[in-house]
Amino acid sequence: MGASVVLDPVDLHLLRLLQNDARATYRDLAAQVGIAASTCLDRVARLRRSGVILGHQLRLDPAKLGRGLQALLSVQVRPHRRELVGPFVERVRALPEALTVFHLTGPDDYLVHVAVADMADLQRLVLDEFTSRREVARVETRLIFQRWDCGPLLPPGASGAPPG
Amino acid sequence: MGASVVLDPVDLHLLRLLQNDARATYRDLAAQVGIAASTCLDRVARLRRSGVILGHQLRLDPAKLGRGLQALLSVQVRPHRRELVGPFVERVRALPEALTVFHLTGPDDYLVHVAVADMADLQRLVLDEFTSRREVARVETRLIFQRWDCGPLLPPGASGAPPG
DNA sequence: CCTGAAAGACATGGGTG
DNA sequence: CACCCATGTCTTTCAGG
Repeated sequence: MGASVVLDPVDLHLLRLLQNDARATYRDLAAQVGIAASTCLDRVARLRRSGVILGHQLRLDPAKLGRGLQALLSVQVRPHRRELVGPFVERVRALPEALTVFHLTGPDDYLVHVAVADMADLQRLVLDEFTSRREVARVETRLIFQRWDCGPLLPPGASGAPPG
Repeated sequence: MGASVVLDPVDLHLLRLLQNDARATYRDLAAQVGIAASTCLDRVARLRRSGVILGHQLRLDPAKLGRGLQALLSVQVRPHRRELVGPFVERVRALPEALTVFHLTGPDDYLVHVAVADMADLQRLVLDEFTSRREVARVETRLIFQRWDCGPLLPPGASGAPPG
């Protein structure tokens, strides 16, 4: 299930193009890759079935939605036992301010990426939803100046440039 | 430009649905929201023009691409001046292992989310691309046990459930 | 904001190297 | 077996009210 999948250069080219614009038509994709549209459809359908493509996501601008401030919260949950951390993660995931939650190695058990309206909103979030909780031993807040998304995700060793 | 945008309940409902499945057809969206398909198209086009919708992204499974290990690297860049950090960020963004880069407040200037093949690959990445660099004063590596994506991003105060 | 029609994309089945 | 071509169906898109 979690095994790696064999991908030929055509698959990689398709994935690269789709990561730039996931709504590109199969016709356009096929033209750029140099195969027929139906073949392109077959390829992408297979990538979906094999689990390489998990889904299609909308990228939104948090600032345009009135969430101009983003932060990372490092959270220690003590004691770090299943019956405590399970509900903790679910509660945090359900917060409208939460974007992503990471469970990490190291002294800070969880990293929570949040988007809030402003500093007062962030203060309220930290005080009411984190430090006031018994299971939360410590919270460290870092503001995000800027965020960059990186190039397309490709298998190790795959060249970044399209072939030919 | 960065200003917030007025969104009525129909817009919010559309955004919620599209965040679940960004490739849903306008026909299906319209049926669920209770408007005509053409109106739905108008709405989404306006959301795109106004910048609320930045784009459509493919969600891939890093493990299926042979990148089964993810980590967060906290990086101190010293001295923290523009002529050093600009190239640093661009170089890191260009790494095939890099997923996201954050510029943060606090003692750790940058947080880099990476996906690698295995522990040896991570070691190589840290040693060759980070600690060997003159401008990198310190790197702290934390492994990611698990990652959760959270609910749809909505404006502050917007109810999470669609309107009855 | 809806209706309706035209243009276009998707998805299937059959044929070829 | 992977690919291409042709076709019916559905979706998108643009008038007009």
